[in-house]
Amino acid sequence: MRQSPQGIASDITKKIEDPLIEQVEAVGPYVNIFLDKSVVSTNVLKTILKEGSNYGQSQIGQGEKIVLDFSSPNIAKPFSMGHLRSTVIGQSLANIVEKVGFQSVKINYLGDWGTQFGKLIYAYKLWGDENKVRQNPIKELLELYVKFHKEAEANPQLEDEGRNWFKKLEDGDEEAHQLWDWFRDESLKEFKKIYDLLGVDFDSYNGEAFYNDKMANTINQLKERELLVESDGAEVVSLDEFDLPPSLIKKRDGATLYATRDLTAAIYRQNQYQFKQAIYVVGHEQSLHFKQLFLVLQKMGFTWAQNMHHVPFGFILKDGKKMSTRKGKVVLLDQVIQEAIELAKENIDDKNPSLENKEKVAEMVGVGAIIFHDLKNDRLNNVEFSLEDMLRFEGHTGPYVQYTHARAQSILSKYAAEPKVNDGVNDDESWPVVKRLHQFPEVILKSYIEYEPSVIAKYLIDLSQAFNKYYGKVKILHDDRQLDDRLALVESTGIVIKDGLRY
RNA sequence: GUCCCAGUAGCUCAGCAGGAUAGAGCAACAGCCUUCUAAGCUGUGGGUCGCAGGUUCGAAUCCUGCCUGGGACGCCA
Repeated sequence: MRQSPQGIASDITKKIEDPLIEQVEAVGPYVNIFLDKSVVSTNVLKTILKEGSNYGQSQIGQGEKIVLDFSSPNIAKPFSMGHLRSTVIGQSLANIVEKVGFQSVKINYLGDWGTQFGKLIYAYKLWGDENKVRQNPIKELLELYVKFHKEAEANPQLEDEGRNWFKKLEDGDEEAHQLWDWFRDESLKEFKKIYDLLGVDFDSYNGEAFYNDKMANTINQLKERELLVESDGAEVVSLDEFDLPPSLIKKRDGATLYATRDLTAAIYRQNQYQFKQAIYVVGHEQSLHFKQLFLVLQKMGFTWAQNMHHVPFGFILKDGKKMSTRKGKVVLLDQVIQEAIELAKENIDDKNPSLENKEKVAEMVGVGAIIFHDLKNDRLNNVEFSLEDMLRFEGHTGPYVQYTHARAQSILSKYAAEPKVNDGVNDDESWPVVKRLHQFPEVILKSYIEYEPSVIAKYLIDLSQAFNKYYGKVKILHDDRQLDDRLALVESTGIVIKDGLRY
């Protein structure tokens, strides 16, 4: 059927017929199809009103489990902007995955082990003040850590002592262990405050320390399968056949490494949860590590390793550079959130002073702004840290979307009636809104397939824009034959925005 | 050196399983609140889609090479 595109177009045009379609015409190589607005909008609105917040749901997950590894901050350190991305993206993906019918298992793989804790324990013993730490744990511990590094530059012996204390910790020394436990508890309390604010929760807080006594078994399994090769005094798994550098399992001194722990954690999680997929929301600088990790698991004969995915994201940069944790120069998430809420409050006092429960709204707007700012762009883009951008409330922002929702609700509250759909809406003004409402299930699906929350964020902006234009042009509360249908449109928009903002 | 990611308006970014005149937001300028929340809406200006080739009826989108920026490449995590 070798024909000109124009010819094909006009042939197709003659053959299309469907109740949804009003008119078809061929323009050059294109076939333009005009849908019947009344029929389509009636369908869409009825579906949304009926399904409510279930609209867009699907069952492709069939109740299987997906394990998501995200957030994973280091204890005894402040929650930085860098961890925000993993946290927000991870939580969002968990919600998306649930929406398409999976069961999510959210794991916070805390960075709670390593030489750094030896150093911290030693620093605490040298300079620490119990009361101060109790009052403001993270801040105090960070100061101790920073001080340690500063002093260690002049006095390298400190480093040895630090390593020593870590050794004690590993050997189960009681004093060391008590301090470690305490630091961990205090840190978790602080983190949970932030998680509450962000609306994030976890099913497991098993961090690195949890796997300490389980790594020997992993190493045995590697040995049994004859995968461990000696190289330069260290033990590695070769990945030559994949054209990749080998994965280091044991250091020359016999100590284990990151990779060993991650292998162990993966195997443990598979046994524990029988997950269908495992998703790691970790910065893109670790791409190679995860590639290696998954391949080693496959070499060990674990076929489920094929369903493990690294979901990378870009950095948050400061002046074009990665933000460094070391010298205490981090921007604390806590402060940023407080500032955002403050600003939201000012805005409310300024623009909407009569509002009830201002505090609550300010919190929703402030936090919403920060989360949305993080989700709206492609995961992989690096973002330059800018308070100004984060706290912006106009244009492509969370508050814009929330505001749109508030407008919709406001209309509905003025006209309390059972929503119903009669003949649908068929004017040109409402059509863009209808079209977008119709797209929602597809958008959810796409965000799942790509593991990309920004798909939904962009959609919400788009929908809000369409709705605000409609709102500007059409008087909704105008008593005529289409009043019910317009209200149904407003309500449907509200439902979709509200649901969409959950992700 | 090898590998990965990015380069689209002054700025921040969409678009990229190829399709019509490349779209938003911010910033600038000009309008719109006796009427559903102006955190909104309408309009104006602003582009060699990094560069060069190739595939195709058709390329911002696919392929190759180059340039620029970021990242990763064994005893940190």
